[in-house]
Amino acid sequence: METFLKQLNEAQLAPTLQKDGAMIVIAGAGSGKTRVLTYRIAYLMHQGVDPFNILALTFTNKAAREMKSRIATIVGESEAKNLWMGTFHSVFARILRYEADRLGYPSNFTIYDTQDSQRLISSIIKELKLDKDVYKYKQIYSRISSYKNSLITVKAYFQNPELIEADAMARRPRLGDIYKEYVDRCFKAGAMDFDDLLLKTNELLTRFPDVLAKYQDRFRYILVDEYQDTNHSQYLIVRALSDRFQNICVVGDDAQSIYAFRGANINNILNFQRDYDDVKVFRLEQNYRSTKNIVNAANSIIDKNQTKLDKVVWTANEEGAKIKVNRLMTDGDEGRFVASSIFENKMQNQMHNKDFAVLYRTNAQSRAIEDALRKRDIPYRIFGGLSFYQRKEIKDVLSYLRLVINPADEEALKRIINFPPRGIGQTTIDRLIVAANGYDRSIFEILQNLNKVEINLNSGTRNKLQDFTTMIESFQVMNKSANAFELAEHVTKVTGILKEFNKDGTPEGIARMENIEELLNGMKDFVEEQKELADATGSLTEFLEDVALATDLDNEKGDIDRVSLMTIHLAKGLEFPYVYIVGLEEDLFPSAMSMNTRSELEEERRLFYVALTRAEKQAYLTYALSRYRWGKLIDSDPSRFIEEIDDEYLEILTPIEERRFNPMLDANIFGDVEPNKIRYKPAKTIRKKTEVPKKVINTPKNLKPLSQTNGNTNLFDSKLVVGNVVKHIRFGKGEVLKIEGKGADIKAEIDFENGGVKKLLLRFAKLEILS
DNA sequence: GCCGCAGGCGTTTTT
DNA sequence: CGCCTGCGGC
Repeated sequence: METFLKQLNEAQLAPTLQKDGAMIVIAGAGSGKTRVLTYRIAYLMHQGVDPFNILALTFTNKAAREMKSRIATIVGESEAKNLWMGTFHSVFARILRYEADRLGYPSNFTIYDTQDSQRLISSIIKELKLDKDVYKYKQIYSRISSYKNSLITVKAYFQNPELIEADAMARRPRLGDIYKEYVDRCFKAGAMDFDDLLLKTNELLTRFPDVLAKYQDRFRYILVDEYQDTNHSQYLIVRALSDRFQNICVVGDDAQSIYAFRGANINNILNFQRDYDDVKVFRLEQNYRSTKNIVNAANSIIDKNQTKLDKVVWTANEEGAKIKVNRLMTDGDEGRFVASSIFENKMQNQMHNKDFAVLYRTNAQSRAIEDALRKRDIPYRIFGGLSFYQRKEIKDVLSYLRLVINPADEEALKRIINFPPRGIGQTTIDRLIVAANGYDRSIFEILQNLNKVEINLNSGTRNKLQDFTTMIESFQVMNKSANAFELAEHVTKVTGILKEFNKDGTPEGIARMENIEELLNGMKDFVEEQKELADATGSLTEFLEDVALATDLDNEKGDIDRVSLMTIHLAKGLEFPYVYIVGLEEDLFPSAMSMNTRSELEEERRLFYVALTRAEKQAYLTYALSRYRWGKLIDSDPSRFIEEIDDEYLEILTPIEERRFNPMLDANIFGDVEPNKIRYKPAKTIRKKTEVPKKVINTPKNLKPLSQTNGNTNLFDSKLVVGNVVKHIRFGKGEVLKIEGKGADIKAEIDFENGGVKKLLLRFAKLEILS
């Protein structure tokens, strides 16, 4: 143990050795907080604390696994395996299964994912005959979700006139009714959504003092990672559980709070000292991850935020290279730039693919990057987006399995009762739902008692329903003796799912078959692993739970040498030598949806901070002047975040290669200018349009508009004539070119009318020449 | 009840 | 652009 502790610096050692009481570790990016958590747990055990009494809540299950295995190397495998570690959702799902009967739930309850929940809400809106344009299911879902995260139950909702009023004002007076029906239907289906896993845990701990006492006694030492991202529901759970022993250690960084949209409350970390007596505060401010340049640049960004804790992150690392900023014409160019840059860095610096990450604000941005990487044969891996388990064919197979475990599972049943097609249509399903609601039973119970209930169905339909019911029942019988893999394999054959995807022979169908095979392989591995675990119970249930709560990161096979593509949110906690942050454009990053209030914008800024601090050696920032969105080319301005970094940390580049037109290089008609000496600077006047008065002038002699490019209103081609030289150049709208030194100073914007160039506006583009 | 097609709408971010 | 929904012909 002692030798391990030597790996910690003084600041890290203090919280590690603090055994009892409430403590908060405010840990800057890259300051080794995972290391502190790991060693602190190991140290607790070394001091004689039983691992059964330690609960550690992490942000991903992968983080929990990694920490656990590191602890195992210190204290030994057999000890470490008794630790309770995992995400809030997975730890409390497990507890809820033990205690389910208290809440009237079956212990094998289903976990509805977002899609299941949204489909159910959508169906309820239809059943209540509400206008789907007013009651948009996604909005209703997020509303209900935020109620649950604030512990506003249906009952609490109806007792709160302000909430009812607010929804009525928003022209959605029936929201409470939808909420109530949704909750009832989930309960009847034996299903919990993601938010329920926290809400019901709270209910469990509040309603049953003996249960609370049991878990308080059990979890004598509680550690929470990424505390800045806990929501109110999670906060209350932690408070309740830690109330007796008050041995609570939370670790977090307010500067990295990026989950307000799902209810994370930054005040949880800002107010921690008020919540417990005699709180010890520790700060980890030395960054071990990044170069001075990156750390300082990141600091200069976060300085712009008003809401923050007092903390100065610094590093003893080398100065490092400046952050490279590059402007591209289109998102396609951006992808090509990233791909060539990765290629060159690999060559020049002997790096591996896995040393690179491309980070973006929205999942949709991955496509352009993927295309470029594929063309260059650079292997990559995408995290997030549509995960494997959310794919249609996978969810179909899983739905059969869910139904076997929990026949009340309404969403699973509706998904597969007629897939593959077996002649059971929407009308029949609607009638079944009506009957189920009428008898207050699940749909499957109605199916099992078709002849005893009043329902209008012809004999042909009855037979089809009977066949379906018998088939599911036969799976249930098989489940008693077969393992998860054997059952799943049987199901895919008997139901005809495999055939269904095989029959058309399209590449798409084949891909889906392969996905199902991959799922089966995964289940086989799972079964094998389960055999080795002593405490493994009903394996199919556990498999389905893993699947429901798995994040993409959890499934990472670490040894594969690939470039990582992911959203910035997913990148939290990770680090890479080279990081490309792409799409730095106004309305994209910061997102157009997040610029209404200062606090929203500050969260975007923290997100940018998170992105930049992922980089160890080198960061790249890129943006495109126009980008495909919804199938249309939309023009964009550089993100304000680029300007917010102090200039001294930046190196402004020209595009490297694969360009079609490069105004900066093409503008080198003034002669004698080395391309790499031409610098681009985003001008602040771009957004502050009032600063520069708009003045219409005649087309300057030396800048003659040529033509508009294929209906693309964001780029235009021009002929630039200087002296005897004629050059074709392509401008982006609103572009500012700065070539320093003497020479022409041209500011121009082209105004299009009826597909042609009407006039030049003296304002936007600026050409200067480097001396 | 099934299938194909037109049209509409949407993108923050995730457990 | 791509997914989902709704509608109409079979």
